[in-house]
Amino acid sequence: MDARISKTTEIGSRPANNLLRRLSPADYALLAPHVTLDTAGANELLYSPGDDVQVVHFPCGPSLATFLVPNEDGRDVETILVGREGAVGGIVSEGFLPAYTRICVKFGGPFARIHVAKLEAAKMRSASLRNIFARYADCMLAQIFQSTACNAIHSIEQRTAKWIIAAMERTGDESSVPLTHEQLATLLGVGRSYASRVLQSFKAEGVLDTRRGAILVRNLDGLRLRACLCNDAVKMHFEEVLRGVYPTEEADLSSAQG
Amino acid sequence: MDARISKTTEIGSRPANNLLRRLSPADYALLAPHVTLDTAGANELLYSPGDDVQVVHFPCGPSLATFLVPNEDGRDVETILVGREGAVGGIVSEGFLPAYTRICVKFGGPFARIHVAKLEAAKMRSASLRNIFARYADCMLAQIFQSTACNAIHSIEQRTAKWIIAAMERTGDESSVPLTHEQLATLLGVGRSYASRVLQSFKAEGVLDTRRGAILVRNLDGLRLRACLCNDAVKMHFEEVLRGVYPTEEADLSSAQG
DNA sequence: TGGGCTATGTGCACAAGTGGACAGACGTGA
DNA sequence: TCACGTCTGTCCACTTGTGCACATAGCCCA
Repeated sequence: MDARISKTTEIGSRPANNLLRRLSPADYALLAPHVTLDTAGANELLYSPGDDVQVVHFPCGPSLATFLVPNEDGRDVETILVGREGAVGGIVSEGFLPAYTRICVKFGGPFARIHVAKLEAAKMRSASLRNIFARYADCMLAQIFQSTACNAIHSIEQRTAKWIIAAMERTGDESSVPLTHEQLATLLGVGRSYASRVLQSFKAEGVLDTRRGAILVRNLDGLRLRACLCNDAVKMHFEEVLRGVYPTEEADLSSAQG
Repeated sequence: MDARISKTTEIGSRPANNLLRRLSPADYALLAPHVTLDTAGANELLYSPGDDVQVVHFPCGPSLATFLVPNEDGRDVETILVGREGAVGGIVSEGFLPAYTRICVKFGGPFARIHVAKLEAAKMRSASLRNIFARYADCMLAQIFQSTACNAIHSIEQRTAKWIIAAMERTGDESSVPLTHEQLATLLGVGRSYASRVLQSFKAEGVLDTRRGAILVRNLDGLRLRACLCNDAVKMHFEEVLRGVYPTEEADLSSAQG
């Protein structure tokens, strides 16, 4: 009967996604009947260009999705990462439009899913729900803007460091990222050999270690020092825009960003 | 009394912005009382990071706005162009949030303005109005995604050509772009001397000519050949997403893009 | 019509990133 | 425990882009 306890309990039962956990009990109640939990493996495609977007996916726990822009020569380019701080699919468009990008699972794991129509219906019934999704859409926009700028002017070394940090912040694993050099190179839109060389230089400086298929971070501060500030700029915007919007009590759920 | 004539007449009286012209008479009637027309000069700032976004600006005719992402070293990086095909300010966020980017007038001219609160109120009253703005938001998102990818993998030569074409498509002037080399360089996030060199090579190939403060296009097809396809990809998305949404009869109003 | 400001063209030395090639290391599965 | 496929480290020649410097050209305004 204690509102505080019941709130805590209810939050505890929600999927491990910060956006969903941020909702007031009343707002979450509007969505709850339509939320399903699912698992997706790495490299699984959630959407391809042209697909009719009908389902919103909320990465939970360590799972991570990326937006890939197809390119004339077949090389997809990765743009932004979305983890448990957000959601993918129909966030800005409100669904029922052809997808522009490919949305792909980068690190497999659990995803909560809601049909766009159900979400939109709930948004029509609740101004606060509408508000929080508009705020998240704004944050996602900020994230893409920052990526555009980052790609224009920052070195590959800076971007490599940034990306590793962004991935860690989202998965919650502060020591390693499951990624081959090839995958990292694709992600940065550079050649594999150059990506290897950058990692090699980080390794020589004691910042990280490499294993087959994984990058182990040895010195997080050193890595931050080598990254551009794009991550932080976006993180600040998340905090500013989502601060005070029915904040959860768990600090780490605030808004892992990059 | 003829519906066709009255429609045409009404469209004729609207500001020269495709988004506004796309609205059905009923939808436009919801906005019309709140639309004001204004002029802004080149380099005028519409928003700076942190500003409370309260007004939507619709570039009309040849006017052009850009989104600039501030950078740690003071160099702003240009990301996307918005001309008469769209609008800036609160499109995705629905307003009343701190701006993330700087929004700057690139080419001066007329802008229609609507207070975000009025627009949102009208959206609550009309599903079709809501729909068209959601569709435009999706197009703007596509534009940014494409820019991110473009910056990651395309050469400066390709991007230079792309940018010149994008600017022309928006202003409607198919022969020249009022831009110094310095401005072009800033826009691309490259050094001025390299931008000059690229223009020089285009000039040597007979694609364009340079005047102090302006670029004159001599061979548009040649320019297209040297541009990446990012412009076209985005344009196709605009057409696909906005096609059939109360189309105007004027083809050139469809969706100038890039 | 000429001064002065700003934009432009270009040279240079250097840094960053490309792309192909290949040897060797790792690790899974048989 | 061996073989095979994949991932990794590194070499090299080459292209792209940087940043600075400086001479010159165009143009507005007195």
